[in-house]
Amino acid sequence: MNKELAKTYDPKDLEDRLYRKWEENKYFHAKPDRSRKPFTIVMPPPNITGQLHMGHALDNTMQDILIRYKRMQGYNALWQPGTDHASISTEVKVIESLKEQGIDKKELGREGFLEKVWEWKEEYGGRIIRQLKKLGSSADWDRERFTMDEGCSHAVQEVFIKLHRKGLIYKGSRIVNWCPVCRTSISDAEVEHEEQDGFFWHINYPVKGEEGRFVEIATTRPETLLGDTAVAVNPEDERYQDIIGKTLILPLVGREIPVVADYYVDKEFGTGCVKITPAHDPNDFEVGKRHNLPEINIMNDDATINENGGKYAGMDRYEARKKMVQELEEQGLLVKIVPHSHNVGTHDRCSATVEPMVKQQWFVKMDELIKPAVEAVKNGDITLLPERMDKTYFNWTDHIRDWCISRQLWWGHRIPAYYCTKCGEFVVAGENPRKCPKCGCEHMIQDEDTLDTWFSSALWPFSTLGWPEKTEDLDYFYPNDVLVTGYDIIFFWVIRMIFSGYEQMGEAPFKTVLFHGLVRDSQGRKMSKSLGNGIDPLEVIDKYGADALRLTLITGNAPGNDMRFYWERVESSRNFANKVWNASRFIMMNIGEEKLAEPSVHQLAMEDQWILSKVNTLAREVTENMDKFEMGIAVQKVYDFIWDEFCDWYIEIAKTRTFKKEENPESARVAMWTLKTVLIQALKLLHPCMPFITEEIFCTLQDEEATIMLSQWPEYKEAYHFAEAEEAVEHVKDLVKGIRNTRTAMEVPPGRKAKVYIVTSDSQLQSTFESMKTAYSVLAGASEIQVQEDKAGIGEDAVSVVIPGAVVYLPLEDLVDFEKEKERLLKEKDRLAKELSRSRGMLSNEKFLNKAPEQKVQEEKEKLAKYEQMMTRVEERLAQMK
RNA sequence: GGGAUCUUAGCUCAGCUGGGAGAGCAUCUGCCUUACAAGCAGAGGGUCACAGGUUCGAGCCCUGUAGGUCCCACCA
Repeated sequence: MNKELAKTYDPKDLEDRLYRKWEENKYFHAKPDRSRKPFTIVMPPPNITGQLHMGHALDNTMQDILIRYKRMQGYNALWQPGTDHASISTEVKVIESLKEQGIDKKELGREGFLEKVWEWKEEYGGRIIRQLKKLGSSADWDRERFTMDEGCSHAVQEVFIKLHRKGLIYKGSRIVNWCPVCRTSISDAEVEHEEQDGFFWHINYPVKGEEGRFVEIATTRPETLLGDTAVAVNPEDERYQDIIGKTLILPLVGREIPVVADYYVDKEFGTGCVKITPAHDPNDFEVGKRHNLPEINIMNDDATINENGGKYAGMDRYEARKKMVQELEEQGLLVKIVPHSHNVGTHDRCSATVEPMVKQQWFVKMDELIKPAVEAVKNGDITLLPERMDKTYFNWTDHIRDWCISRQLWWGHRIPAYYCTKCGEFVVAGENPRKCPKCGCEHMIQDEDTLDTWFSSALWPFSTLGWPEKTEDLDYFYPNDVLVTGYDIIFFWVIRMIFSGYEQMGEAPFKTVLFHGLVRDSQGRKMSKSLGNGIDPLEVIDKYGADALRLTLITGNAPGNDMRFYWERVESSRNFANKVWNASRFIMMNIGEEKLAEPSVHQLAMEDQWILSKVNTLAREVTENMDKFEMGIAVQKVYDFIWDEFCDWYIEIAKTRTFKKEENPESARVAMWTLKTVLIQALKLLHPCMPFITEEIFCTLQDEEATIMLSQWPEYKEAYHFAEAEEAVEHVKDLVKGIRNTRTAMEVPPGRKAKVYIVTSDSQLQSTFESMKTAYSVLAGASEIQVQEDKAGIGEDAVSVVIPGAVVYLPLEDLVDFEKEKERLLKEKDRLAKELSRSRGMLSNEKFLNKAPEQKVQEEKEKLAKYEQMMTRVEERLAQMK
């Protein structure tokens, strides 16, 4: 030990310094090494526009714990980091910042605009990475990738061309979700449905040539009337048999439209007559296809009415609605308005109401691609945790529709398709073929659209390792082992990575997916910018340290469940860090310059064996839980061990030896060795969760090792299992607790020491209590301890404490208040009586005796004997006091 | 409409394959005991939402009910 720990624990003092050390020494770096087993995690790439929020903090803490754990176990652990270009978010953000400078995106033109975005990326893209480092993330930053870097872009192009060649990517005129604010199509996954209060407008459509006859339809979006090309009824609806095939006059427009029969129509709902607008409703689109109806697009890209809307052209969709409803009313065609709440699709990025529109877009055909992805989860090649996520997964895969991948944006991977401006022919290729393969002219231009941002993230597990090149990294580190992410992006990302992995690599991208929940505010609300209730992880780190934040996020939460964030919880995490710090500091003070050799087993005191045995078991339990991905339970066990066993009992007991080095230097050295050894073990087990504080202490404690990060993970060793010592110390703890309890109940001043008589006929217990006398006498507030077989020499007025296997007497003379003691004993009697009746009840139940496992019955018998003995003692004492 | 999930101490939550109800915070009492008052030693506090069922035994398994949260879904 060459230095001391600072007097007070101050995370600011060490975190940045230690992180620098780790980075400089390249401890995070992993490279292929055939002699070692790889363990790979790919980081969900945060958006370059992003700022660290609690979700990232949780996500990355979990990954860091796993990667540090595996690294210590000797795996060649790679945590592959990177960032996502986040097409829409970034484009919107840059447009906004340009607007503030008075610059318009269109004026800049495509090239100019992209230049600005790259500039923006250079300036802000690294921000989130710096923030992740503050958290302690041990990702291999030398390998940092970006979804739009050269390699990833190449991968995207390759996949697009391959899938197109196989016929799995096609271009088509389909009804898509259109965001009129972002002015781009979006995929089904990006649409959020929210219940909104609206109306049902009942409108009469006149029947042609039959004066005064109408068909009444009901609609929630009257403005789409402009695009109606039919009215549909159910073919089995008796009410409407006679109008099927007739012609109606579309109100306000005057267009003649047919009445068609289609089973899509629900007879029970509304009026049973549905206006059909193929260009602006997905169902109507299907009906239109079945009946060869024309598709009339009535909207511009910003959701204003276009030239097909006649006199309403130029109006906003809602403005047109208002005007049209008014005119229908004036013409007497509006039957009624009924309040009606219905689901409205909104864009998850901007919350604008999505408009279904027919557009030429690119799609990925899903039905074949999804099959291996479904199979993988079914047969266990991929495990989703918690298990219930399977259902969510299958719910999506069972109803999957083709994936609209083209976006009318500039920031992103441009679609590698080239059109002939003369004949319209197009080719999909890595670069512009210049010459049209059909007409031979040289007017080929590239498709204007870019790809959905998730198209590139879907390739992340292998594109980051060099694919499509056949790299050594790819060969060695693929497939990944675990993916850690929030359940909210299972559809966007996880499923798409899985089918992409199978399609491109012929193999699952990872073996396990560990889902976590959301971090909510203290009232259980989602943290959001608009509510202003978000808590900045960096502020938490600044106030309490990264270790405290990490501990807070990882404990008290079952996998996949949402959690609430409380400052109080961070505070208590910080208190734990402080506890560890102070305990370590104390141990170092005790050890001083002492050189400590490992003692032989017979040199170990009972309590040494006990704590060594405990930490040994702890290592096993922590490892088991880590392997089950129960990180919260694992760290909770370390927490309990350090605080409740090591600090509260072992350190206190060890003081009797370390404080009196001169009396028995040998014994003191053994205690110091044990203190140090157990502390180091515990620090290692704690390190994945609290990397900074454990590193600082570890390095201060033993300078011969460079870092705890690469130290060996503790393993359970049979040689360190001491069953007898564990049992003995448990008895001592019972004894001390019993005495403390009684003293408090009798209101004995803490400073007042008392003689302690322990009466037991159990020779085993006698020797335990005798041999450990000095160890526990201070804890029990004893001036002197005498272990004996009977009550000889103990005054009648001594207070008695009944513990399992023994009775303890405290002669307190003047302090004894008999009423108080009686009260205490009656309470104890009560408690024991309850235990006895429960135990006797079970043991007198023949069915229990016959059917319960032998071990349970035996356990119960032992308990009964113990309680019976204790009851006898309590009753004896009460009888005496009468 | 389909599905998931939750309901356990005043608050927030654990509770693994069924076998004597736990933690943190809060509350109360007493302690500056030479690592730590960000601490130590004690204490109080729960019909485990409700109703049935399976079982020798249920917080845990099954069925139903009530309430909350979330996801999915093309009833205009």
